[in-house]
Amino acid sequence: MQFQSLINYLSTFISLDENEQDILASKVTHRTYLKNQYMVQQGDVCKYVNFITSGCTKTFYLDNDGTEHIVMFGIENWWIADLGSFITQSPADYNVQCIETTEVIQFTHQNLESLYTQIPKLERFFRKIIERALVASQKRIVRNFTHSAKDNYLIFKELYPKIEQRVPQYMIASYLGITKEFLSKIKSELIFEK
Amino acid sequence: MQFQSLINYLSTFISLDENEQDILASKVTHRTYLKNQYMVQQGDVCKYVNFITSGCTKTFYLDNDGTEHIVMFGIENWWIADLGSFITQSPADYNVQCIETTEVIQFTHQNLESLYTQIPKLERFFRKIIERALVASQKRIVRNFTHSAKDNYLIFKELYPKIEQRVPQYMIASYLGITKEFLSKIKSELIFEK
DNA sequence: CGAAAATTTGACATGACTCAACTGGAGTGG
DNA sequence: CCACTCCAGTTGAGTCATGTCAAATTTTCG
Repeated sequence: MQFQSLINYLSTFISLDENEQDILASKVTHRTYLKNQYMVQQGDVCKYVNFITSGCTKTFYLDNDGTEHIVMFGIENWWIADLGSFITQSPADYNVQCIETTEVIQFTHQNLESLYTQIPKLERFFRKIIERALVASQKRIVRNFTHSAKDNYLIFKELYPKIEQRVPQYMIASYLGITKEFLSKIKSELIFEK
Repeated sequence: MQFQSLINYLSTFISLDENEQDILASKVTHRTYLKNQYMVQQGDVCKYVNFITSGCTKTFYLDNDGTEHIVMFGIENWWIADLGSFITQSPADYNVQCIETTEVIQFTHQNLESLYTQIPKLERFFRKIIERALVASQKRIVRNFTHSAKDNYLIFKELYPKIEQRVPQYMIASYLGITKEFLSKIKSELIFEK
């Protein structure tokens, strides 16, 4: 059962007794999105924080030219939302679209707030998750500055081998901030180097 | 008095009664760093989260060539630390150095944890601060991808006009991820365009 | 099998970097 | 108060990484 995935995941960080698990269960909903469906659209308010139990998503920004810039991917056990939009309940900057059929467990803003109050452990847990995400985000900024596109591609493969195998190459290029043509050239160089 | 700056700052987010203020006061220390002193050094454990009451800092990473890459600046009312190092109490990736004489209020890891327990409002407050920082960090990644160096410089001036006036130009170049020479060329173009 | 999508390849353009020389101000000491 | 040095900033020539555009090829999938 889907909810069990969330419990299993949480159990590696905090332990919830039965009562707490019941409270949690009462505050979430499940949903399945089909491939290509949008979980969040730029301009709409991001209503849910989503915990992915299966599937794969991309979070991206559309610039004025209509070009997609991928901010992050999401797979099993990742938390996905337009955080800025969610916390302020204002229009989203990003789109979240499913690359595969994706099952999620959803938390509304109100439910999450009430969970924080009812189960303080959960607030602590989310604080820590967000701290880690912030650290990772800062590291990514530095990486982008200090490495060439080729190095960044190699680092990406190291860090997210599972993602590399599941998403098309042009999306990886977008995530790395380079063109698909250039990534293609990088890959052919790498093959040549062996 | 320095501690009052922290209270004033906090009061715009949460209200603390006298008892809570006393608890807070008992868990922090003050320190003044001179210009050029290091608050954190790459390789050491980051022992404190610092709230700046006056002064200016830069947080930077030294790459293998010994080149400085500035991750962020800090001024009054900013929280400064190597967060990754602080939360895991492992060696820091970054250096924090003072650009001006800088006064801070410091929280050790242990004191902060105990404050979170004694004053849950504070844990909530920090969660929100970190959420915002994460949103800002993600936006910066996208900005770097979607804009030219010139645009990024103009955006930086918009976002942090106070910082621009306080730090030398070569540090701004480093923050923007470009060379000092190139920033100089950008500026001369901008003057020319008027 | 055929159409659409993804990837590759090549010619050319350009933004940003490197390196070296130069300018100009801000101390500092005689 | 001048001469000297030091540091930040500027400028220019040449180079390199990456982008653009268009065409060719390969893969995916109905």
